[in-house]
Amino acid sequence: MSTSIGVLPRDTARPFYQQIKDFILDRIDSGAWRPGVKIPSEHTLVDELGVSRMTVNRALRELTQSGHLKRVHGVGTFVAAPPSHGSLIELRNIADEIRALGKTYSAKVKLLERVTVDNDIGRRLQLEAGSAAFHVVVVHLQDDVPMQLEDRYVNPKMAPDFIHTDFSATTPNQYLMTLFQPDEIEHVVKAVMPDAGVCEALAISRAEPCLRLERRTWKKQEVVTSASLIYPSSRYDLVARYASDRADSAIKE
Amino acid sequence: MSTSIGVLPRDTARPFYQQIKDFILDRIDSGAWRPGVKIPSEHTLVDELGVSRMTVNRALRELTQSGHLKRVHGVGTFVAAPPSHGSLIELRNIADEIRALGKTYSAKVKLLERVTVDNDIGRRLQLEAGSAAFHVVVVHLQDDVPMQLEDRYVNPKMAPDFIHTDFSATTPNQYLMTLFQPDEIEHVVKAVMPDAGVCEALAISRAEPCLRLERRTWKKQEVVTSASLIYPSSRYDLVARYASDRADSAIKE
DNA sequence: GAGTGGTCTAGACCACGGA
DNA sequence: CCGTGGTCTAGACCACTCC
Repeated sequence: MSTSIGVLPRDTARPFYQQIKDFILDRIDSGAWRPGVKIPSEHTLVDELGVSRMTVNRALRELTQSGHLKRVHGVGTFVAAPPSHGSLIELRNIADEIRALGKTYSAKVKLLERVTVDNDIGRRLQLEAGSAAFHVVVVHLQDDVPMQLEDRYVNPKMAPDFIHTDFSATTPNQYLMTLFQPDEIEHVVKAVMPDAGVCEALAISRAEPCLRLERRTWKKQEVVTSASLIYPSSRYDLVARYASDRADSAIKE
Repeated sequence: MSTSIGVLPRDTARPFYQQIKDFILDRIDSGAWRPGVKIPSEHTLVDELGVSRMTVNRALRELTQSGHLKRVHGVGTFVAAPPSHGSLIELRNIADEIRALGKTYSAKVKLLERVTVDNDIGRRLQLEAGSAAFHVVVVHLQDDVPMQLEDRYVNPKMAPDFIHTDFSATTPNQYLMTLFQPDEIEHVVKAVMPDAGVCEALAISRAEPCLRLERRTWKKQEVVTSASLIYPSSRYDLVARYASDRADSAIKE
């Protein structure tokens, strides 16, 4: 009956269910609870946090809905891995996507360097001009055919070991997504004609239009990375889907 | 204490909160509750439906989260208008978007006809070849500069009055979205070079790459419409954003 | 003040999965 | 069987808005 939240610092300003959600998200973000592990049951959390079961249930239910947890009736609650960001474009990892088609994925790292940011890159990363950043250029290939040219800048504060990573084994996106899930994602899509460098990297002609997807991600109000992903249009479409609750319930009816 | 749901047909198979959600969604879909109107209070629904307040609250809370309702503390619950589909691309109405920039929006209806569907259109609309469909072609202009070429087919069963509508006043998308909110949306984005007809309609050169967004929407498992939206890349970018719960809570902290 | 939504409690019954 | 999550109740207190 005590209105405390157990081990958590008591904070009457924010609702308990929100404090429980943050409590769990912190454990997931910090890596204390890895994807796949079973987290304490509702009953256990009720005892440990000193709140009612409905409150714990709401926190767990909302985290399940947002894709952070997975619940199995009669079994338990598990950390989901990794939250796919719903209907957002490019939810998918290009390497997995290519392998899912039964093709061979490979990557050519053209550049991996530490740079001093100019005004343009500084604006994109929300960093002062003159500060340091990492810069990587990778070509992603499907059965040795170039599918995507990735030109990415990374905030070194958010991923200090980025520059020591082998990006022929892991994609930069994959590396950053396993480090942490972003709070915010921005995508801007344009149709562009490739310049000479892009044509050479992607093995296409100057006449072939390309999609350019500019992607930026944020964590705690700071930009993690700003990437330019160029796709030859003849080889790749962007697909986005949205389904409401209604779409499911219509099936059940 | 009775386990009935008032006026609703008793249905123990599905949870009460889900039945309440559908009950409300049906009223919104049917037009009985128009956007902006105040819906009955939690207390009233508790009395009328014969369930507890927590159950009503869950239904209303989830519909608020999904964007169907808007709740104002101390005031009431209102039908939201219209649910913007979160992080999906092209959530926005092009006419509103242009007006929001302080520019003048206008539309040129190039074509509005009843057609017999061939195999290709039939596949896109999930209709038999040989059945009827509506076909509309509209150019959307900003300060008399073409911004988008819309080429759309519509399932006449879902919108029988479509062909009698004046699309210089309302956009086809707007018309369909106020008829009902789709359960499902699919977007496929490509970069394409314009053909002669597109160049003429959009007043661009053959050398300018364009974005082509293929959009299909579903209601109760049936295709409502299949549209091809072509944007000159020099004049328009597609933008999509995603923000987690976390992005907000970080601000509050 | 009355009416609203926001949250929370301390129980309860059920269906499911695994031992 | 027991522990799990899924749902539901009948109250409660509070903060907010409007009159």
